Amino acid sequence: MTKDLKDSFNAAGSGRRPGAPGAAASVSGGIGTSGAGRGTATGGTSSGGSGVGEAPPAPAALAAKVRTLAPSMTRSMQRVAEAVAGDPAGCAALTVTGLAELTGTSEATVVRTARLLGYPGYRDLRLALAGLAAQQQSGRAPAVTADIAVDDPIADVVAKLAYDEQQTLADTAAGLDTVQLGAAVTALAGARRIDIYGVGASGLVAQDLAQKLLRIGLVAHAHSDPHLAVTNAVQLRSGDAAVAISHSGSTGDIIEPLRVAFDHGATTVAITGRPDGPVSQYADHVLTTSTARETDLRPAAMSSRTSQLLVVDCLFIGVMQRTYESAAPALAASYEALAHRHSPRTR
Amino acid sequence: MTKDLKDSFNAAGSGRRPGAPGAAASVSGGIGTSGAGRGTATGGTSSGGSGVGEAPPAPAALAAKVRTLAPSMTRSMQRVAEAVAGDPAGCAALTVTGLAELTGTSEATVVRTARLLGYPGYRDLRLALAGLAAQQQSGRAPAVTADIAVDDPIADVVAKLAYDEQQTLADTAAGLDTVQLGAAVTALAGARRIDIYGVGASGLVAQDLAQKLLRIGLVAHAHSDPHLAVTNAVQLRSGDAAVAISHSGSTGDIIEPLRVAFDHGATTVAITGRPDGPVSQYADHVLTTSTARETDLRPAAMSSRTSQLLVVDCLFIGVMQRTYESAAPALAASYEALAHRHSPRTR
DNA sequence: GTCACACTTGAAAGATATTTTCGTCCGCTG
DNA sequence: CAGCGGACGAAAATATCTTTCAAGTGTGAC
Repeated sequence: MTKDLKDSFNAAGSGRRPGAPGAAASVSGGIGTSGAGRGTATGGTSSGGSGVGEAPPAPAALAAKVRTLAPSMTRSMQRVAEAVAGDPAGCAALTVTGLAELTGTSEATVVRTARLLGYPGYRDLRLALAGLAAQQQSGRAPAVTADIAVDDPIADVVAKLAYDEQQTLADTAAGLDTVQLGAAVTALAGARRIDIYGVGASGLVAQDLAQKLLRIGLVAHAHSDPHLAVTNAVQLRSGDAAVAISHSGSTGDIIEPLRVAFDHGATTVAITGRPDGPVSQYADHVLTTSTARETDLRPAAMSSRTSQLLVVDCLFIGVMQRTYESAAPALAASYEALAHRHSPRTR
Repeated sequence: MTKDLKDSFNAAGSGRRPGAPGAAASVSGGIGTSGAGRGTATGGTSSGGSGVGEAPPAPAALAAKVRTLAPSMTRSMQRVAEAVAGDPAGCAALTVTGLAELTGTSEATVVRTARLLGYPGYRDLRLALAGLAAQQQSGRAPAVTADIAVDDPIADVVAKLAYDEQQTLADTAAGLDTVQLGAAVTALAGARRIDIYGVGASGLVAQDLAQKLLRIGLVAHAHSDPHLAVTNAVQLRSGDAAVAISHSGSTGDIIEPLRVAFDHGATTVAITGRPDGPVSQYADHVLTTSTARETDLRPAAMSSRTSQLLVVDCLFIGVMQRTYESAAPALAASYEALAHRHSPRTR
């Protein structure tokens, strides 16, 4: 709509993707103002044959990607992305000029959009589109994406909500960068101490993660109080880890402690729906959650929470794998300890 | 002259595509069209000697077609066709020049082969190839039902976890009693005050619900402290509501406050995975969450949380529907109030 | 309120890829 | 063995994609 906004981060954003499109590995690269260039732990993994970026042509993940990246697109690009996501088959049949005309933009914009979506150029996007179309064709047709209405019967609410959340999960899984995830897991698994920041709805996710990590014997703490978070962040140093959870990616109360942790040498992880947001500046590893449309009856907080929780679960399982020797007994012990809190057996 | 012929080709090509992009509504429509959509009029055009010329762009039957047409092909064309049928994915990645080199032929031959196979040109063959590859790919993907193992690569963890949680959601939705849910919604929507009990992982769900209800102007409070919970429960009376969340259904710390609330005349709701457990004794309405198997690496807390959250979301949306007049403005106001907590601007 | 800056955008130039044309060469037939 | 028909590829012609650049537009600063 009238959400025109231009942003100062874009400078950072575009600077972040230098030559190759979507070089996620270097997300936090040189952005940190605090000098002290910290190499990203992820190193130069992957990077396939040709100079193409690490992002492999996403086959089915495209719709998810569009949704995730939409907020960081310009108006024209959004129009293009929308057309592409809405009718893959139709767009696959169009040349770059045709698609430009259809969306009322220019060829340059179409190419730019393709780049943003992770393809080397429009040609490759088109190929992926053809693949996607074929999949949809063979797959299922019944997509009941209807929004929830005020007068929907309760049974419909349940069905729609469940469907939406499933969709969110699929999107999130598809859009999650496993390289970044792996790096984040490594950081957490080896951390001396883990601080987790989150406020509002994200605060609960932060607590969830902290609870889980504590259960497997790691030293983790979730902070919802911005002041205390910063105060604690100062204590962090190399070998520690900090995780920031913010859907918007621009929550000041979250960014500040993460920045402090970053500056003090801790390995930092951001879980956000806006990987181009300010919070990523101070994150060694960025994990992207899906951004679903919100409606009157369905606050964004709902799907972002679902998405965040999946990411957090993945993190947790990953950490548990790495520390299985010590984690499994610790987890068992925590169950043991709780047993007596339950009423006798009710089978 | 020849130019005219070619133009007619193009006209045919674009003529076939116009509908789809225009109306983004029909997602699969487009492909169906292209699959079946034979440009009959133009189809017969030129296209080499054999009568096969006008066959529609083959969807998946490409391999068969290659075999059928092979006899009528020249040696060079056969080489091309063979390569295409043998490795659709690989060939889709090649330009006409690349494929010519690979097969030791020329561009012209490749194009001729594409024509023989029923496509307007190589470009379209390539698109079809991409689609074919995608189908093959997706065909052999869907088996991720296995449990998560200690040595699973991180990508598998993500896929399995997402799949599991999706399953949990589906189960929960299927098992949810909408009558009970409706009754619980009514109780909450009209309550003077709402207390919510949950400890441990369920405590976060309780807080989530409380947060949401508060946002739409209801008086809700989540209690994790058993003592305070009971203390507060004593204050409840008819016209109030209490919600207990416990996966096991036998958590003493949760049952006690619910009992007190029940005895004092409040309408009580239990969200539990064990509807036959003790907690249900004191619940006017029982909402059942799904109970997924747990494994070494996947604590039950994880899926129970997913399930509980869906139930809680349904409750919330239901309440919101009932109180839309007052809820919507309240929700909007809460967003408004948070706006300044975010960094300047984000697109 | 005005200015300057930065970002977005499309037009057009520049590069690739595809298609067509056309001449050569091979193999076959008489 | 000469003549013929067609396969084949090189290169021109065209379409398509990509990049560059300058103008337009909105935003924040002063």
